[in-house]
Parts: sequence; structure tokens; C-alpha cells
Amino acid sequence: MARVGLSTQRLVVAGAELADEVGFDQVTVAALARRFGVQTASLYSHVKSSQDLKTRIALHALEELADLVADALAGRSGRDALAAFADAYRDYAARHPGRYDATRLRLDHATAAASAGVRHAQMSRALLRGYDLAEPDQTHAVRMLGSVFHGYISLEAAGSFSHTAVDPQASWTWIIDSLDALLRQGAVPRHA
Amino acid sequence: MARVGLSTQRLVVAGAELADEVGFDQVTVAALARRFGVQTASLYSHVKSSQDLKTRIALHALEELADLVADALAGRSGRDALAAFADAYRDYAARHPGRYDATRLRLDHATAAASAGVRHAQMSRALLRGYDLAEPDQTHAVRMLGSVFHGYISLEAAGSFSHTAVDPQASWTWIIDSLDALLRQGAVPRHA
DNA sequence: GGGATTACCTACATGGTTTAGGCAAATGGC
DNA sequence: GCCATTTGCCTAAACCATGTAGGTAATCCC
Repeated sequence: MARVGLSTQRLVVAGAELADEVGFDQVTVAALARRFGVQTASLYSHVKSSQDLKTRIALHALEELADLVADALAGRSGRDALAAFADAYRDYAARHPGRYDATRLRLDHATAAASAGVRHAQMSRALLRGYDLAEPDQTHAVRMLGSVFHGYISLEAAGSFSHTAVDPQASWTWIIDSLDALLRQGAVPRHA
Repeated sequence: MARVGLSTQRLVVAGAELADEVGFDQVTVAALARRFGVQTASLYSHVKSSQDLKTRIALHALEELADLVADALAGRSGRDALAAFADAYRDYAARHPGRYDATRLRLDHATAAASAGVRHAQMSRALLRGYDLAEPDQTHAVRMLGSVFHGYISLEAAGSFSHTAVDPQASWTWIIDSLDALLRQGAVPRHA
């Protein structure tokens, strides 16, 4: 009865790879067991359930992505920082689609609060410190940036931009420039 | 052997309601059969597979949403139209979370091209005609609007905005005002 | 080397998906 | 109003995923 050497961590890492290959929602305990050549039930010694496995993959991806974003931001400011921030997310999603999907898994309050999601929020605020926004504008801006980048990446992944000839990279740059210009204006014209 | 009166259309409509109640990914052929009080296998005379059912629900939701957006846009222009457009999407997502999720189902190329997704793109362009954008800026702007609105709605639904005290409605209005201001400036400052 | 722990096993209950084949109810032509 | 056809729903059964219970073999540690 040769031992393969399973552990929670190895399952999570392999699960993340599997997610990139077949899609996050195709990650099942059974599929992961097949990949290790063991019986499905054997995995239940290391993860509590299918849900537990997915949550762990999500947390892992959030950490990994936060590290990449932190690296990208280091030593930059202004439009440079904004572009590096945005590109870090988009590159990660392109390179690791399954893990990127995993980062959007709905976590319960406590789990989210203990996750690297907090670092993501902090970095977003740090980025905006380069622009001169007072509260509550800063929070609005955090939400807008998150929405644009996340939305763009989702739509791009879903193939929504492949019906026109216009280069997605050009749109991406245009959007970053637009946001930079908008934020540089300081606040936003109050709605009449 | 009383007949319940199943049909593809009735299954799709009931499936959409079910999606709103229990979540789009909890929509199963078995659950839908229970709702009609018939055997699971009976539904396979009307839909080809679980995937087919989900695709049909997605197409249905896209149609329904396109109709609502068209209504919202009628007779408006400028910031008014922009806000109505944005609110139509957000209201739909709030009122019909399952169906909104369904609209994001990945469709194959041909299916997407024949879907109401095309109308959505057209309305987005119509909206932007109120601002003075030449190609390729118009395409960039279409993509930006889609990204912001879709991203905001996704993040809001995922509870990402419930960790700060700032009112989500305030951020939403702020974002619409910002986009309006940005678009009203005509083009965007070229990146230096 | 022996006891405790750990890694993996078999077996099974439960429930979703899908195909095949059948009978009964509705429909429509005469 | 009767028969033929079509259609709606059925049962049965194969397949696969989740999750639990309980067992055995490998490894760890003194």
C-alpha cells in the first residue's frame, strides 16, 4: 500500500493547478483524487469537504495574487502604480484563470476578514494615496477601480471582447489612462 | 397519468425563478422536476441536458434584461441615459440575482452571436452616441462602461462592499457622475 | 521492536445526470 | 365518434460525485 504523500497543502496546490486546467468549478474531490491516483475517500482525511477544498484554493490564490500585486506596486506611484496594479491582476487572470475564478468565491464574513482579501483592500487604498482624495471619495474610488478591473477581466475572459477588431490591450491602456486622468482631477464634479 | 403540461418554455421560466430562489448553480434538472412534481427523466423530452437547460435560462435572462434596458433608455440622453442604463442592470441584478448570474454563463461563439447579447452591445453604443466619441474611443468606452457596471454589480453581490460604512448607493452615483464627466470631456488625454 | 499515529483502503448511502424503452393521454382526419 | 399518430410522462438502470464508517498497513518515535 504505497503512500503517495498527501497533505492538505499538496491538495490545495494541486487543486489550484487543476482549476487552471479545467476551470474552478470543475474542481471536484473525485477529479483531484484521480490526479493523485488514490481513492476519492482518501482525500477526506485532509480536507473536510468539497466546499472546504474550494475555500482553501481560494485563500491560496488570494495570497499568491496579493504577493504579486505587492511586488508590482513596490517603488511606483501615480499612473505607473495604477498600471502596474491593474496589470498584475489582469496578468494573473490570464496566466491562472482557474485561480482567478477562485478568488471570487464567496467567503463567509470571518473567513474573508482573515484572508489576504484584506491586503488587497489595503493596497488599493495605498495606490490611491498617490492621488489626493478625501473620504468618502477615496472609498468610492476604491470601489470603482475594483469594479473596472474585475469587470474588464471577467468580460475579457468570457470572450465578450472578441467580436470587434479593436485590440483589447488598447482598450485596457485607454481605460487606465482615463482613470488616471479622472483621479488626477482630484474629486469629481458634483452631480448638478 | 395526469399531464402537468411541461414544455421547453415553461421549464425555462420556472428554471429562471428557481435560479432566483436558490442560486443559478443550484439549478438542476432534478430540482426543477421536483418543482413540477414529475420524474427527473421526464424533463429530458424538453431539454437536451442540464447544460442545455442552463443555456436556455441564460438566453431568456439576456432577452428580458435587454427589454428592460431598452425601456429605461427610451427618451433619455446624456447623464440621464447613462444613469438609467446603469440602474437597469443593477436593479435587475438585485431583483433577479439568479437570472443575472445566468447572463454571465459562457456561451459558445455561435450561440452568443444569435443571443440578445448583441442588443446589449448595440444599446451601449447608442448610449455613447450622446457623447462625442470617434472610433476607436467609442469601443474603448463601451468596454469600460460594461466593465464598471458588471464589475460593480458582481462585487456588490459578492458582499465586497459590506465591510465599510460607506453607502453603496453613494458610490454608485459617484461612479456614474465620474464616468459622465469623463465621457463629456470628449476623448481622454493621451498617455504621455 | 512495540505502541501510537497516520495514510490510504473498501464498502456503502445518497443524490444528480442521462439513456432506453413503454404506456396512456391528447390530437386530428375521416 | 373512432382509430392512428403524436406526445407527455413513466419506470428502470447505468454512471458519477459527495460524504461517512470502519479497517489495515505503513511510518514515527521512544
